[in-house]
Amino acid sequence: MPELPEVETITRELKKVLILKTIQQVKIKNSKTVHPLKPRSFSLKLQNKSITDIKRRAKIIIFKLNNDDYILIHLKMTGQLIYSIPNNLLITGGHPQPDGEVNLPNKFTRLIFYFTDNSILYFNDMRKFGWVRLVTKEDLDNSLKKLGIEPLSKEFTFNKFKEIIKKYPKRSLKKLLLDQTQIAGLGNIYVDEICFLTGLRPDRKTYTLTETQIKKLYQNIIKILKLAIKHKGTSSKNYVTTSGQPGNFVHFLKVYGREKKPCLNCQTPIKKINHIGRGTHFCSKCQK
DNA sequence: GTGTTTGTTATCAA
DNA sequence: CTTGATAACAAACA
Repeated sequence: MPELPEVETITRELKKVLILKTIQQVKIKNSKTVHPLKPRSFSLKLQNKSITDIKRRAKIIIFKLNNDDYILIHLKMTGQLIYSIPNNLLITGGHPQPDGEVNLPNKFTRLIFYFTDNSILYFNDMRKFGWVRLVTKEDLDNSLKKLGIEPLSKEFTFNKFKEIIKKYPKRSLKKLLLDQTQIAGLGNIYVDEICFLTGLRPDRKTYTLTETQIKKLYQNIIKILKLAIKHKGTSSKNYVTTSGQPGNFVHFLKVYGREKKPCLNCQTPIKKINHIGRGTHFCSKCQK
C-alpha cells in the first residue's frame, strides 16, 4: 500500500528516467482508469506531449507536460508503475504480480505509456482502485487544494501540528493522522508505527494528549517518514522499487503486521484491533 | 463461502 | 459543525 515514503521513492525514480521523454502513444486497457475522460480523448490529448517535471503531492504523482497540462497518478492500494527500456527492465514501484509473472503487459496492466525513445511505462493495478488523470493547470489546483499539509515540508511546524490536534479534540489519534485533508501522506502502516514509537494508543482521543506527547508525536512523524524514504519504503506485502528490490523499511516495522508477536520493547504480544475500520496494531503495555 | 487487506469518497446517524 | 460507523469500489488470498 503505497503511502508517502513509497510514492516519494517512486517519484524520485521516475524523475531520473522520464524527464524530457516524449509520449508517442498511450494505450488504455481499462477505461475506468482514466475517468472522467474517455480513453480516446485521453490518448489523443497526450500524443506528442513531453514530460517536463515530476513531483509528488500527498500520495499523488504529478507529471508536468510541455503544454502546461498535468498527469496525476494515484496508486491507491495495489497500483504500480513499471518502467521498461527494451532489453533492460527497470521496476520503479508498486506490487509484483500475485502469480510471480514478470512479462509485461500482464492481466493487471491498465494503461501503457509508450515513449518516442522506445521506452515504456506500465501502470498496473490489480484492484483497479488507482487512477490516471489528465488535468489542466486550473484543475490541478482544484484537485490538490483539499489536501492537508505535507509533513516533510517547512510549513509543517510544531505549532501547525498542535493547531491541527486542537482543531479536532474528540477524534482518535489514528483518525486524525489518517485524515488527508489535514496531514497528507500517512497511511495505515506508518500511523501504527508512529503511534508505537511515541508510546500512544492509536485510539487515544487527541484532547487527552499532553504538550510533551504532541511534541514527541510531531518529531516521530518526521523521523519515521524520513527513515522510511531512506530505505525506499515498506514492502509489507508486495511493493517493489527500482530494479525490483523490495522497500527495506519492512525490516524496521515494530507493530504493523506483528499481531501476537512479542513487542520488541517488552515482549507483550502485539494486539490487533479494528479501529475506524482499519487493522490497527499496538502494544497494550508500551502504548497508553 | 467467509473474512481480511486498505485509500478514498459518499452517505447516514447522532 | 463534529464524529463515527458503514458501504462502496475491486480482487486476491487464507
